[in-house]
Amino acid sequence: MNHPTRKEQILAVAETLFREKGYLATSMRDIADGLNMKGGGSLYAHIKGKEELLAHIANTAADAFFAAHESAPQQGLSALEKLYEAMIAHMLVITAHLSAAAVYFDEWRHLGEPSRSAFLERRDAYESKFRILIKNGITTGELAPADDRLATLHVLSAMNAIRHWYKPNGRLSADQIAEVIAGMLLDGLKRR
Amino acid sequence: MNHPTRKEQILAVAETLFREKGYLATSMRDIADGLNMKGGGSLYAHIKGKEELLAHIANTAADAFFAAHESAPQQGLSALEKLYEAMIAHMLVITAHLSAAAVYFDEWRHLGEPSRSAFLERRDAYESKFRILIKNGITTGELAPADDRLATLHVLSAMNAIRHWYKPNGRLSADQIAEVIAGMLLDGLKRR
DNA sequence: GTCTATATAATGATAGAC
DNA sequence: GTCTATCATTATATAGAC
Repeated sequence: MNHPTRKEQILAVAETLFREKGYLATSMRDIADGLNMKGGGSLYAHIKGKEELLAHIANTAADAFFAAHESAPQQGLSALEKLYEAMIAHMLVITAHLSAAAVYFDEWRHLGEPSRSAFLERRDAYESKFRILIKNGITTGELAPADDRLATLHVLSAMNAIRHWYKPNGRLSADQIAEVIAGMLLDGLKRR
Repeated sequence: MNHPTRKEQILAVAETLFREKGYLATSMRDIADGLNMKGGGSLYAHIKGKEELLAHIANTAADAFFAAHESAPQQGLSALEKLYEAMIAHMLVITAHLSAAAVYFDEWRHLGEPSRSAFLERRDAYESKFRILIKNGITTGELAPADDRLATLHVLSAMNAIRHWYKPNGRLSADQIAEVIAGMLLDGLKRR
């Protein structure tokens, strides 16, 4: 990380610009500018094309979500607690990688095939982990009997939405936000 | 509505395409195609340019949110009930105008100035109505004492996220979804 | 009001000098 | 590896015939 390769530098700039302006509104010249290069042409010594950047960023983000999910505490926890930990881990990936998250959630749709389908399969596989956690909570009785499909969509989309308003140097830390949002969401699902 | 003007037809097609592909990925030729026109040039007999379409759709969506908010039941309701009714009204605007909602929430950023700032001011004004409702609920003690800024961001962004997964002919009706989501969100905010 | 043709600008990507 | 120059394509928007 202290000595990023040129390709890593390109990816970092692309990620930031894709979030700030969107993939289509970001030109290869814009990316080159961010690296103090004089024209877009030099980039092609390091990458095959613009879409390779998009695919790489989207898949790296997916890696981060999977890794965080697998690293979340599980041992000796109730279904509800496991869900809570997975939610915290998920939101901390978003807040720690805001630009990558923008690609993961919004800009992926500019991927061509087959990258697009491959990405969506990974995303679906990841999201189904949350549905299982929620179903388990309903089974154990910790969560209210509910439409687990709808509950999963709600929980995921509410967590993901923090990408739209979280500010890295804002009033509340990422940890605080993650805890409060997870708490509110789980209180909305609990048996009462 | 039974006899839409040509301009209204153009706006309807543009709205749909802006949601499906995004504003930048939608060409004037695409819009003309959707109206069985032979080339993008004919559109300019009815509109000044592409961005006029974007601004018009975004502001019409804003009109719909304001109108629904003002029409929501208020008389004789508690703070919590008023919030609930406003949430239902908000989500039903989204589900009834999915394409316009995509512009309102996502594509507005491609507006140039001064349309962009004017739109954001209207959106902020609308969103602050929800913050007031939530603050009132905290004051009356119906909602748990909490960070009202964070609670408002959470409630708004969770409601708005249904645009990403609601399907008009899906398993659950818009009314069902709005009621369940509003219920879960409010349960997450209530004093317990 | 719609058509065809076109002006103008920007894009992703390539070629070749250094 | 970066530069400059450039190609091919596509975009918004305009002009003028019908």
